[in-house]
Formats: sequence, C-alpha cells, structure tokens
Amino acid sequence: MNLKELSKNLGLSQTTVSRALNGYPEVSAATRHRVERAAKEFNYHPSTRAKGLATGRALAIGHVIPVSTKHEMVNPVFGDFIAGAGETYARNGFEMILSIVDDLNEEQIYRSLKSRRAVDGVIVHGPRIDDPRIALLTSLELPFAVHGQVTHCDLPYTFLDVNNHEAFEQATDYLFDLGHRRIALVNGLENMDFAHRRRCGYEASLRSHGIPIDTALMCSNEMTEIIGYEAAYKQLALPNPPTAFLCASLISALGVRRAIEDHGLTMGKDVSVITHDDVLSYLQNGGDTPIFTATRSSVRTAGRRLAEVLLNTIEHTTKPPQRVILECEFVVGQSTGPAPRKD
Amino acid sequence: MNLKELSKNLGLSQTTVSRALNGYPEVSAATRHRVERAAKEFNYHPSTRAKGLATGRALAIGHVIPVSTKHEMVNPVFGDFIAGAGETYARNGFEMILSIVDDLNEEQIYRSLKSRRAVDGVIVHGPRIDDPRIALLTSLELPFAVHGQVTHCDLPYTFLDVNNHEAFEQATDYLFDLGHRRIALVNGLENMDFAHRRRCGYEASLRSHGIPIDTALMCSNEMTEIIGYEAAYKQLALPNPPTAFLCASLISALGVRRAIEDHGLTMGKDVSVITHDDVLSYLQNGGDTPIFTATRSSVRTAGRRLAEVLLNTIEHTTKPPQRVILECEFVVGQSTGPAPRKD
DNA sequence: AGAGCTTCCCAAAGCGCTTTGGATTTGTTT
DNA sequence: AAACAAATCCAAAGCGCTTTGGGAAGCTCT
Repeated sequence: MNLKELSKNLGLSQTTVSRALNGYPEVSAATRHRVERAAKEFNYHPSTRAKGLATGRALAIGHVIPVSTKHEMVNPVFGDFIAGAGETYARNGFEMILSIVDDLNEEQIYRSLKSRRAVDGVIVHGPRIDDPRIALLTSLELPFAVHGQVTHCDLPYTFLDVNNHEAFEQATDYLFDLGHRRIALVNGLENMDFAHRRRCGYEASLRSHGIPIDTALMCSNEMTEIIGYEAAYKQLALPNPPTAFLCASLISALGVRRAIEDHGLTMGKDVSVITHDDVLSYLQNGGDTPIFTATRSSVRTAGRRLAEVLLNTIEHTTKPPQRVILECEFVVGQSTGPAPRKD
Repeated sequence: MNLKELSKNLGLSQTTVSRALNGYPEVSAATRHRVERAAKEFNYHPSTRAKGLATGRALAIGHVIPVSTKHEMVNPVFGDFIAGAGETYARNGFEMILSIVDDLNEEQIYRSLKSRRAVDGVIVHGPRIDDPRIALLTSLELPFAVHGQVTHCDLPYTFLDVNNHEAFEQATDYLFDLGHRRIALVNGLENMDFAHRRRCGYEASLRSHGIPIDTALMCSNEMTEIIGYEAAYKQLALPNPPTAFLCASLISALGVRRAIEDHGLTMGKDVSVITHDDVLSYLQNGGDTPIFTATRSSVRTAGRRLAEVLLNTIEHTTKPPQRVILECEFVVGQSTGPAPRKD
C-alpha cells in the first residue's frame, strides 16, 4: 500500500492524505480522522526512502563502531549503549544505522555517510586523545555528538561524558582514607580519552596526599579479564606490592580478583579493589549489596541521553554545542577495607 | 555532489554516468574510466535513498534486537555477532539498520520494517521455542535468516546454528569419562531454543550412561556472573553436591568458579567445569592455554556467515532455505580433572 | 449582493537516482 | 556506396513521498 493507492481509496488527493498524516493544519478534523483510520486499517506506512528523498532528511542516525585491527575488540559497553540510544530513536521515529569499521577506513566511512546523505548525524564512539574525527566531522558539516571527550581539542563540539577525573580522584581518596599507600591502577588503553582522564584523577589524588607516583603500579591495556589478571598478578609479586587496585572496568576487576586469590590473599581484607562499573546488563556488580566498591554510571542511560542531545542539536542547528557531564555514584561494596597493618 | 552535477561536469548525460558507474556494458571503456576518475575526485557517492527508491531495493538489512522488558538484558554476544555481520555488509555495500525493541512490540516492528520497505531482509536474533516470528515473517514475505533454530517449527526457513545438542552431549560424555557422576547444568533461559537443545544434549548423555536425571542439579536462568554464582553456590551446598558443572556461557562460568572457591574448593581438582565459549572479544578464555575446558564456537564468525547466507538468499530468491550447522571445537583447559574419589 | 476571509482540498513540480526506448555515430558487409 | 549492425550516448518517465502555489466553497460583514 502506498500513498497513491491510499488516497485513491479515500477519494482524496495525495496532498491531503499526506497532510492529514503529518499533522498539517490545512485539513479538517473529520477528514484527518478518516485518513488516520484508513491508514491504520491498511497498515500504511510511508516509505522511509521516499520520505527521505522528498524532505532531504534521512531520519537516521549513524553509529560508527571502530573495531581495532590490532585487537579485534568490540567494546563490551557497546551493546548497552546502543540499547539506550535505540530507545530514544524509537521514540522519535529515527532509525539507527550501524557501520563496523576498522580504524584504517574510518575517515572514509564518515565521508561516505555524508555524501550519500545516509544519516542526519552521527554518534562518535570511543574518542581518543587528539581525535581527528572532531575536525573531520566539523569540516564535513555532519552533525555529531561524542560519547566522551577529546583532550587537546579546542574546537567546540557536543558531547556527553562521565566525570572520569572526579570519579577516579574520589576513589583514590577513599583508598587513602582507608590507609592504603600502595595503590595500583589497572587502566584501559591510554590513547583512549576516558583512560587518560582516569589516570589524571588518580594521579591528582596521589599528589595531593604526597604519595609518589610509581609507574610499576600502573598499567594501561585492553580491559579484559585475562589482562586484568596478568597485570595484577605481576604487581602482587613485586617486592613492595600494592594493597589496593583501581580498575577501569568490572571485567578487569574480575581478573584482578582472581589474581588476588591466586596469591592466596583475600579481596576486601588483604587487598582492596575499586572498579568503575558501567552497569552492563549482563555483568552486574552483585545483587542488593554490591560486590565491588565502585564508581557507577550506567552506560545505557548515557546512550539514551546522548541520542536525545544529538536529535536536539539536529532539530535546532543554531544552538551552540551542548556539553553534558554525568557524575558517578560512589557505591561501597565488599571489596574494600582498611589497609592491612605491616607486621 | 549529485549525479546531475557530476554529469554536467563531465559533459555526459546522467544515463551514461549512471551506467558507467554501475558497470553496464553500453559504455565505452574510455568513458567509464573518465567517469570513475571524476567520481573519485569529487567524492561522489549516489544517495542511498534515491537509489533505493529507483531500484526498489533498500540495500539494507535489519537487525531487530529484543530486549526483554523483564530483565532489561542485552545479550552479551550481540556485539560480536553484529561486528561479524557488519563485515559482510560492508563488503557488499549493504547497510545495517538496528532496532531495539521490547518483546511486546516485536511483531509491530517487523510489520513496519516491511511496509516502509526499509530493509531487504532481516536477521532474527534469539529464537525461542515455538517462536512466532518464523510464521510472521514467512507470511509477510520478508526475507529472513535466523541465528539459531526453532524447535517445533515445521515451516522451512533459513538459519545458521551451532550444534548445541552435540556439543553438550560430548561435554557431558567427557565429564563421565573423567569419572564424574554428579554433573550439574547451569543453563540459559529454557524458552531460548539454544538452551533447550543444550539440555537435551546433556540429558541424552546422562541417559546413555544410565545416570538418573536430577532436577536439583539443573537450573535455567539469565547467563550472568551473579546468577551463575548463586546457582552453583546452592548446588554445592547440597548433601550430595555435584563434582562437575556444565555452563552455558563463560560469564556464568566465572560465577561458578567463584562459588567453588567460596566453598573452599579448587576448580579443576575438586570440581570440574566445562563451559560454552562464544569467543567474545572482551572475554577470552585464557591466552595460549585455555582456562576453562570449553565447547568453542566464535559468534563473530557466525555473524559473518549468517549475513552472507541472508544476502545470498535475497539475491537468489528461488533457492530453497539454507541450513548451516557449525560444529563446536572442544578445547581442554585447566578447569577439568578426574572426579575426586570418595573418602 | 458582492467583497474579503477562512477553510478545505488539489494539480503538479521536485527530491536523486535507474531504466526504457530511442537517436546518433561508427564500423562492417556486400 | 548503400545497407545493415554494433557501439555509444541521450531524453524522459518513474520510484513514493512532500510541498508550492493556487482554486473552489462556505462564511462574515457592510
């Protein structure tokens, strides 16, 4: 069923039917009602493509998911983020189109998205330090919103980020107050902006407490269970091992816990752990009482919110770039306790 | 840059330029070359929407991701599957469009996808037992391919599945050969078809070895760490506890391991564990030597292959439905060992 | 009763592409 | 050299929608 058939069926012109369906005022209430009923009856939906062609809007948002060629990694938060954004799109009649792309072809994808007029805007995932995409998208005049921020970027841009600096500074402070002085950081890859900011927060806290920064206690890598395990295992074998860990993700934290146990130690007693928790649906931090003490911020909510922000800037192109910063919730679980006294 | 401008620029008609770009034979090699060079120079890409309108093809595949309203769960394998499918689409000039939908509006989404002519076909995720979507999509005449199978469905349909029955029967056999007689199953939700098949495989092995089926050793739920933990913890507290576990996912298995350790037992010595391993990029089963003994099958490969199958059936609509079954690789890790002798 | 408004509807153009059905040029045959 | 075929290219229609620029009723007002 298309517009032509529907309007013929109703004995009206295509114009009138189109207007009735799109809420224009030049149509009497009675006719509109009649049209709407018929549309429902025949299960008429306008063709997205035709509508897009006619209006010049794509009614679609692009998500370009980088998959690093080196690690073949799909960011595990991606699923939940997308789920959140999808809710927003569904509510607003937008479609989400996904491109999986290795980092080499990234620029090409954005250019093609623009020149094919396939989307009205894009969400930028996994921003890196000095990320060239901000400049690229700005020059392409393709509306975009970043999930995270870009250090060393002086162009204005729209983003939503978690306050990573604050969260990790606070977490480190908390460990300090518990008496810990050897605090390790199991971070994500530091070319990723969020990891960089977390390290800065961690270092800021150490500095403010006069604790020297020991690079032996810091590592930066993909956030997998294995890598968390290996990093923590090695650090615990040091002559002067850490009494506490700060992890960038719940998945790494699981590995850290395993390393602690393999050293014959108990988490929460001998060694404390704080992790960032993205509240992933398949990896909850315990039930009623959290297992890990954590800096918590739902990535699904972030997806929902950021999509709203993007749709908003597309609607009102004149608006200046929007900046949204979410504060983490600090939850105390069973993984932290007073630093063990030296015997 | 659009076709009109490009052709004006070249002093050719739109027809010729279009034909040159789409590989039709009515164009001389020289002209084609000239056109291709100009297209690259001006970064010309045809508008997807206009092309779709003109050809009647959407050049897009829909993925409808169900998010259960009860659990708010996004299937953790989803990210990797999508990454695999995305590779195929990119190679074939297709777009992937994603709809997140709660189970209540599912039917509506498929109908709307069809009537808006938004996609050329869809991938069906997370098939359930007796899944109504097969009948729905067949009647809508919307091409589709299922990631998994549907028990109790006598309609023919295209799918790709892992041989779940075989994998779990083999895994149970393996545990039997190690001397285990009390083997627990920590399964996914049993309305999911894959979980059902795994249970059947498990039960088939028990029956063939004359071991009675004990429902106290079986549980069926979402595959999270917490739930794996709780299920295993409870079972290990039974008067006659299991000496081995069979898990539906690596995430559950992590929970099971934790439960084993919380009981003061050692995995691989006191209690054996076998898990299914989807080879998720962020959750690898160890490095060179696997941690868990596992039935392994990459979900990313599955995504790539299933997308190929779907594009193929769309291309050749006359072909009968395709059925692809992937066998799991059985890998032996450190999580299994001979059953402990009773003292 | 006619001017001037609304109200309600329509015909037709246009979005950017593909494709049909020629038209023109060039090459080949007899 | 005429006749025909092959090689190249083009004008225009059409895909399904929105939107512009009216036009025909039906009112109100003087």
